[in-house]
Amino acid sequence: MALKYSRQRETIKDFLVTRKDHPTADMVYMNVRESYPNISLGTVYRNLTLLADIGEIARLRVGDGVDHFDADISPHYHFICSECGSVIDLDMDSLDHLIDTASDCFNGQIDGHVTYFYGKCSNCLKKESKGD
Amino acid sequence: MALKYSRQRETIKDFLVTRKDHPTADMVYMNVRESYPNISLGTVYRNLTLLADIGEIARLRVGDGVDHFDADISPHYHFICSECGSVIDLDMDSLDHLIDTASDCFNGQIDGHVTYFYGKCSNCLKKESKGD
DNA sequence: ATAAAAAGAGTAATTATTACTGTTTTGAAA
DNA sequence: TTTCAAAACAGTAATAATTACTCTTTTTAT
Repeated sequence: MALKYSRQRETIKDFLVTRKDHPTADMVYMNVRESYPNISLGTVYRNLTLLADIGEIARLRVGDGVDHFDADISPHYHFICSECGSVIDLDMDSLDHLIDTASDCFNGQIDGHVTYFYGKCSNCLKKESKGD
Repeated sequence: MALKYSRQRETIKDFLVTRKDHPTADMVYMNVRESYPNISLGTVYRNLTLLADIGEIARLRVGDGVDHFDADISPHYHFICSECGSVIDLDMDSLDHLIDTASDCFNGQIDGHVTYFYGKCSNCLKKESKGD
């Protein structure tokens, strides 16, 4: 099962790299289709899963029922706007010490943690203060 | 839209209260069906959503694609076993200071955070050390 | 008791995602 | 440079969790 090159996969990865908004599979599909008009949604899903499996991209499950994807695989946290659903990077230090804290009260093996923050993004706060 | 009593809802809540394993809608359905043989899955979903909306139970999205439900609404953290998928309570202090940390590097309003830990539960560790 | 609102049962529809099938592309070796 | 098996693709069908809809039953204020 050696990996073989595919233009579609390269295009998907290239697209993701340009984006900071953590697109869903469907958003990737709609955008990549502009350069590959008959790429299949299945191909998008397969390649996103493949890229995530080999660690070239990250799959984000932020609790909105849809998977988001991120070409930035450096450890970082995310904020999800409860209003508009946008997923925004947070530039804050890693909280790896949480694993130790959690390990102290658990008799299994803790390998990692997932944290995301929610609230209102600056855009939605702005809209709110204007009209409503 | 005043809330009216329903035996089905009471039964669902009562069942959840007895459980510490964070059942899914389907697990609730299968169990409640023993006392209400022709309760409908839709009724289970509707009531779980309703109870979560009024804050009587919590809906947990732990990233496995299925919603879990918890009658314990006190703030606490969860561990998810990567092996068997079980969701286990962690009795650790609340990490509310994380909100302040995150707020420092974000120009929107942060209302809360979701954190879960993953790894191997003691049961799966045990199995592993035996055979495999 | 009555009746409007709420809730239920049963079923259909939706949404995100995965699986399948037959065709095309890739790339290492002849 | 052809060859050919493995990998990837397009297109479509299937699955799984959840929500919506329709008509009937239950609840509860009057």
